[in-house]
Amino acid sequence: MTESAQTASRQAQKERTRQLILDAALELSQTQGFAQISLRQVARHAGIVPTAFYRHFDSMDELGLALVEQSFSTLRRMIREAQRDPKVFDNIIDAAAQVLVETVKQSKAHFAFVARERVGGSEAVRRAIQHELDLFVSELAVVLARLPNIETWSSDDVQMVSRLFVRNMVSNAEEVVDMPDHRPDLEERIKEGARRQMRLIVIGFHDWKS
Amino acid sequence: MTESAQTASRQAQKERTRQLILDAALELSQTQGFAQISLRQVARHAGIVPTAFYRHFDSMDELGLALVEQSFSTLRRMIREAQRDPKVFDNIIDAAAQVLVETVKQSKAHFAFVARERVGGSEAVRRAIQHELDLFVSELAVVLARLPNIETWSSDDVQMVSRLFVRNMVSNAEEVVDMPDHRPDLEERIKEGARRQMRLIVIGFHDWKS
DNA sequence: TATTTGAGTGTACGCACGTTCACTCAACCG
DNA sequence: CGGTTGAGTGAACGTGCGTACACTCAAATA
Repeated sequence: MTESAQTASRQAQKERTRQLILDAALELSQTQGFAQISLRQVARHAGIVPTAFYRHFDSMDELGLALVEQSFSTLRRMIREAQRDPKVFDNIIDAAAQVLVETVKQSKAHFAFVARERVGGSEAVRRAIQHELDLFVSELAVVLARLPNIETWSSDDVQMVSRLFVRNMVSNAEEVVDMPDHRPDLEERIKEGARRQMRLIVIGFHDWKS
Repeated sequence: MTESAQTASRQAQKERTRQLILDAALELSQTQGFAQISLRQVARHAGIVPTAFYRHFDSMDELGLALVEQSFSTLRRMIREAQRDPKVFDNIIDAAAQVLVETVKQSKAHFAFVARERVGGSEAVRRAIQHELDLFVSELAVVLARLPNIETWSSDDVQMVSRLFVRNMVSNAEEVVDMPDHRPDLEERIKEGARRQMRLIVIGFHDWKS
């Protein structure tokens, strides 16, 4: 009998259930926000009994932290893939806007989770997200520092501009998350807005401190 | 006997209790977020019995909407006052950064409420806040449109730049809210960051579409 | 002054919650 | 193969919740 979950090593099965819990929590978060869903709701939605939850996470807070980790690793993977696309060298702004919207659309649930819990979540979850975003700002600053025009800036300035970009990325991601499905007009509008904002900032680069 | 709440017209007393409820909810929101506090917690903190809550609000959602209204009317009043300050004409950017930080510090609770519930709140509360912010963007756009350099822009461009400012205002307000009390160094840092961001955007203005 | 009104009380309800505990039974391992 | 391990079960608990209902008693009104 080649039943799906029938023949599975013990740890593989455990991993599968763990993922079911993560998926359930992510889906439930979309309508009500992670901070207001209950352990029992998650268990019910994952098809397990409430007590079984504890075999995988000590508390809802730990589940939240695991979701933060998963969300950011998804984001990093997507950015790494996007960087391999040759189009980004032609027009970095249009490419960035395109990648932003596409990436967020593709894993809406993760972005919605981060956007919401960044400010609305529990203390622990908020701190974890803030930490990841700070890391992100620093990573971007390294990339920016290598661009022409910027290589002479003070590292403080570069850090500031990096924060500006990440902040706008988060805001735009929020907009895409709130966007109803299948509305290419709205999507184009957000993309155009992101493009303009980036152009504005980049023009500011040019004359900065001159 | 000139007891405080002893002699009070009926509606004045009702108004006072209503305000006690609003204050209680606002204070409790600071630690846990409005979306996760209960009707009973609010009543307890306001010094009334849970059922008395219903004499003032039909539900926690209605209380949330009342808090949104109160928060934004506070904000508008402060901006109106700030506009009367002659210093804003000397250096609009430094003044804006100063006003932003001072205003947020002064009514931290209201800003914290808006910043959190904007994304983490219930559907109804989120929509109300988004609506108020949209109004704000439009109001600011009218002010901006009268500035030199900008009067020739398309209204779409002005709207975009207005969104950029409001978005950054929200982000900076978030930072001030998260700031621990009595840390003038951090405060100065945020102010300096806000100043730089605004300068960058303004420099962008200058060369826009040229 | 006699009557009405309505803000605030106190009890009681059914419900969902997080967590406990003793349990089953299949995969694992010596 | 026989004993051990541990993911998942199911019943039970105490707690806090939102809300209903009948109430009090002072201010408002006629």
